[in-house]
Amino acid sequence: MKRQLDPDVTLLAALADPVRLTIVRQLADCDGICACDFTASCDVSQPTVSHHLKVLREAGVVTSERRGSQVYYRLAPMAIGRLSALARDLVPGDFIPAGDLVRRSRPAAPLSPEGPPARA
Amino acid sequence: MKRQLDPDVTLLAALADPVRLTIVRQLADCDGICACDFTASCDVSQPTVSHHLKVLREAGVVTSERRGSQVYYRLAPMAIGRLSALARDLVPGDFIPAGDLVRRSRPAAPLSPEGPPARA
DNA sequence: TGTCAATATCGACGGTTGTCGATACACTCC
DNA sequence: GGAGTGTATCGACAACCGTCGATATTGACA
Repeated sequence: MKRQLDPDVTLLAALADPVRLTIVRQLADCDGICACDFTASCDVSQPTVSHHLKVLREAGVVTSERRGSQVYYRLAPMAIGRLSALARDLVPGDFIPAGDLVRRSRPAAPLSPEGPPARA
Repeated sequence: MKRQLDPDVTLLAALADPVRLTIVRQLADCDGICACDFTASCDVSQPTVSHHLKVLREAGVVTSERRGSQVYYRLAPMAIGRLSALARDLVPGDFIPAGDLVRRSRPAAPLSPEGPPARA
């Protein structure tokens, strides 16, 4: 696979994994979840969860916040917004309604990825 | 990567490729495109285009129709609908408005994948 | 039937990804 | 400081994916 230049491809690829989609769905249901909880619910090892969280972070899908020795994750609203926009743009035969001329937003600007969680 | 049991993961994975997303976007702009046109616009070889079209077909993202010696592809509205539903379900802190109790549609039923294009 | 054009399949190859155990790092509490 | 807990990184490995050239298949047409 080549370098993902298209940020939408990066976004879709970040979501196109069972473990990561499980994580994202949990975050959609209950925002602000400790990393340790994913290890329990995803049935994979702790390094694997950490790896997937990193992929989601670098794709701009989640943000992280360190609280003491734990790290809490939440969804990045912009990422979900872009997914919605992508779905909207893929509706066949759509048209541009008056007063909404900013549709068809590709190419999209890259989401700002996060680095590793900052220390407290 | 494991077997993709979750149809949403299959859908996302089908879209998470630069060539395939290019194809899908072209189909969104102009429904009913001949396979040969993708070979020209995607800058990859004909077997590669055919491979990607097969992936999209098996994921239920596109449908195909043979016309003579050519095969025309179009978007499957259900796939785009499901992508929209997925995006909706991922909005954090959303709630279920009255009269719309069919939200949160996971687990989703698998999209019916297509076989190879039927002969005329 | 033979030829040509369009498309699908096959086989192979290199790069990427998901996974884990081991280990390092960060923070809290004693 | 030292022990304990939670998280990230490293190194390695197997499996998967995207790509292509070669070839098979399908349909149109003479």
